[in-house]
Amino acid sequence: MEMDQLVSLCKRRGFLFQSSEIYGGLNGFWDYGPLGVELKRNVKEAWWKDMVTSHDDLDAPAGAPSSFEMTGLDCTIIMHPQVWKCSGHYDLFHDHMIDCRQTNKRYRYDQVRGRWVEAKGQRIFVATMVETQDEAEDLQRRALKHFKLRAKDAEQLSWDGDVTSLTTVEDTSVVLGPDATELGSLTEPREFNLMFKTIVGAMGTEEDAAFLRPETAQGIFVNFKNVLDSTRVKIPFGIAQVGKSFRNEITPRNFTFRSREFEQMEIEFFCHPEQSPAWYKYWRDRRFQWYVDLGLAGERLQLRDHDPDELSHYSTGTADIEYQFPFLPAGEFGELEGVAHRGDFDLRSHMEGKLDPNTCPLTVEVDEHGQPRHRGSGRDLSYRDDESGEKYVPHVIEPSAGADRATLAFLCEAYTEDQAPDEKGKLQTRTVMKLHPRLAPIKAAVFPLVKKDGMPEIARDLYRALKQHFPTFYDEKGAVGRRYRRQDEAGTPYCITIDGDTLSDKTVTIRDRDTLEQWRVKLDDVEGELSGRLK
RNA sequence: GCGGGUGUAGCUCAAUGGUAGAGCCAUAGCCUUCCAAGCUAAAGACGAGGGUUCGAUUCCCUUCACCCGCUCCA
Repeated sequence: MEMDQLVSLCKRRGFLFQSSEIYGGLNGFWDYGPLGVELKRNVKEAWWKDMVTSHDDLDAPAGAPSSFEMTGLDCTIIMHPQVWKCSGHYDLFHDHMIDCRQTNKRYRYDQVRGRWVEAKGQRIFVATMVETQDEAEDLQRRALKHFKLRAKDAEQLSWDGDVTSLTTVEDTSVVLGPDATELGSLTEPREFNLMFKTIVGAMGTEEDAAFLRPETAQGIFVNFKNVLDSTRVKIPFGIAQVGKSFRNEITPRNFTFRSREFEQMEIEFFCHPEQSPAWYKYWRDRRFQWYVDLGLAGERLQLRDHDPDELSHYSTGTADIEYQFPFLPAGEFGELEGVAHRGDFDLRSHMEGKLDPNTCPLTVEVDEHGQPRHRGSGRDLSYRDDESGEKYVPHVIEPSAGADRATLAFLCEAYTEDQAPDEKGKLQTRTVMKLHPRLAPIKAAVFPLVKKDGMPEIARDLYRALKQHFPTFYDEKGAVGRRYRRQDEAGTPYCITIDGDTLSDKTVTIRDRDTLEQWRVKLDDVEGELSGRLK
């Protein structure tokens, strides 16, 4: 399937529009149309129902270490700025980037390393981005090339000091960029604000700056104690939240995959440290299965465990649930959801102050005066087990899913073209969205076969009755074949047709979107028949 | 942010320095007893801004958006 075909169908049928389209659009923002809003709502409602409201907290589900409770939360998009300082987003999201004018490559300022070297009376800083083990070789090779020296003349290079960060270099005109052959091709570092900044208060100044949340998770952490104190929940338990988040992506691209305004479905699951590895495994497998059950069953979906060197060292495991989107290069997958073991990093950061993720054991990051770089709340966010008397900071398993990405994956997976015979028996290409019935925006369409002989009256009554139970569409215009095809493109799983026989025996046909099969059902049994099939 | 490409009707495409045609869809009507039939009618577009010109959809500049590559992906 070509991505443009899906994009075109999404616009044509009202799944997705570009934001502010009449003004030329806005990069990284997308609107859901009449069909899209139903689809995305169904994705979110399926998640909420499966994870929260229908959860059985009395018995341990299959694969779970024990029974557990689930509860929900809906917190604000704008929070106290200190939340983002302690979470690490403030520092991390203020990356400085440098560009290379010669090669047009871009680097994260703090990731570029290099070493001072002098030869032939010139002192330069050779920068590199290669892996640490190949660093020395790359530096020497490029230094020799710059000074037009042969390998056997390597002793003419006078190295000064160890490999160090580019951030220690003040004069960029003597820097040889990581991929450059000319000196001074790097720009000055430029700041990229990956969090959306806003002002709280009508007279707001820079001191009133706040941020739109880049993830919903922090709202759960900062409400951890409130939930504990108000609900009688006991560990292990999870708090779920669905909501908008905002990230000023440098390059929004690939339809809705990387949007600047997007919606997340996140769970923070709190458990005893000793049990956390078992819970991590449970959530990782369960979340993967959720996508499988909703139709992403093929080889295009995968569960990928992060390599140890991809992990934050305080995490004992992270897995991505990934989908092979059609816009990605062959063999590449895009992330739908990350399931992360986060240890006690988050709760402790909000207690003690921002932790330095590079320390082990974790300690609070300090500034040049030895004070916490970002001070925590000072509140005790530890948990006391009333039965054992044990007090500890819970560990956290975080299944964090993208609602828009999941919706997009379901759309991609559903898009199908097959051959169906037309009126004359000739094969025609049929475009059909094979969405899971739980996700389909419209569950059923009701047609009178022809617009006469009392068929519309019966059809309208059935339409009104079905509409009380699930989204139903009514259409009496034109040829019935055309009406079927229209519903195929919208992903409607069932079409009910009132025909001549209905008038005499009170039965109708139900037509299956995927198989094109039809069978007759008593008029009074239609609702029950469909409800059973829509689960 | 850089380099390349693309923007004409809801969709897919034409043509043109003298204000644009078609197919499909959608709308109304006729006809139709199960998979995009047919007939009739009406409707609908040069991404935005500026410049050159008597006149710009066409040439030039700027901008916005989309696609590809680089970069980024917390």
